[in-house]
Amino acid sequence: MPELPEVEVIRRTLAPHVTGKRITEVTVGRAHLRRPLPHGFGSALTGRTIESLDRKGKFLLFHLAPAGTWLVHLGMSGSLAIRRAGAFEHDHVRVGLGGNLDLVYNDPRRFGWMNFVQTGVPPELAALGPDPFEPAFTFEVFCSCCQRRRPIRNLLTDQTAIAGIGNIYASEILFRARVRPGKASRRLSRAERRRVYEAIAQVLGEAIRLGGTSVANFRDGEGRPGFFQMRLQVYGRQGQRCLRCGCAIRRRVLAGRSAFYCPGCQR
DNA sequence: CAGATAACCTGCGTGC
DNA sequence: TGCACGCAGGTTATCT
Repeated sequence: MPELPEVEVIRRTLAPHVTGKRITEVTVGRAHLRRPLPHGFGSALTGRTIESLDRKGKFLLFHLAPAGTWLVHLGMSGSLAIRRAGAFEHDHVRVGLGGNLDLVYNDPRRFGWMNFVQTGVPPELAALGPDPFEPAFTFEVFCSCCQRRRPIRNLLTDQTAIAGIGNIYASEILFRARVRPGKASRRLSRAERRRVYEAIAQVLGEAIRLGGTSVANFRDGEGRPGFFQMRLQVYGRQGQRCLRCGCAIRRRVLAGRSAFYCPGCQR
């Protein structure tokens, strides 16, 4: 589910409901997600106020007062949503915000995780590359990532190079840029690098505008699906026709994960 | 350095 | 109907 656009959609839909709210209670169902919750997690959050909700790459960052940061990674199937009542299977953490308002973390596969730090930046962010929407992510910075032999698809999904791109958008970005996923990044011409760089912002931006991609069951912070799945050009479409040139879309495994491309449009 | 593989989990679709 | 298998938006340890 959650790559940069989905996390950003969750951030935007959650923010108006949570900013300024005081955390009155934390209920933990399963303390062991991908990693165990940090020691004293519930009591650390309780009593603090959510000042703002931020995002870097695929990480959500709740900035709290008194000082503290609550970090959430949604893994493959995690979601955060505002709920007024009701409990569902795979609800693991429930954060009471006063009244009958709860912020609920649900995650069937439990690949997500959380952390809390009182001071400084959570250690998870230390190794992250620039987020594509930060000013720091310039064309020259992107070019400097393209020095090596590794396939461009693997570069795009490497969170230490660029933070936020996952498997769906890597394929969609490379289709828009008309570059094959297996091409060695250092063999991309300057024009190809320029097209990939621009496709990153275009594809991610359009996905955010459409509320994210709901394959399986992505929902935003208010429980609504996204619509970018209707715009997918190659992801999950192996064997079907390219909507642009009519060629059959291909699937290829790179670094253990599917990459999709059109052999006619991407050279 | 970087690829392949497996592992962590649950759920869904497919084919027999 | 039941069951095995492959596959899924992510990350990470280990081996080559």
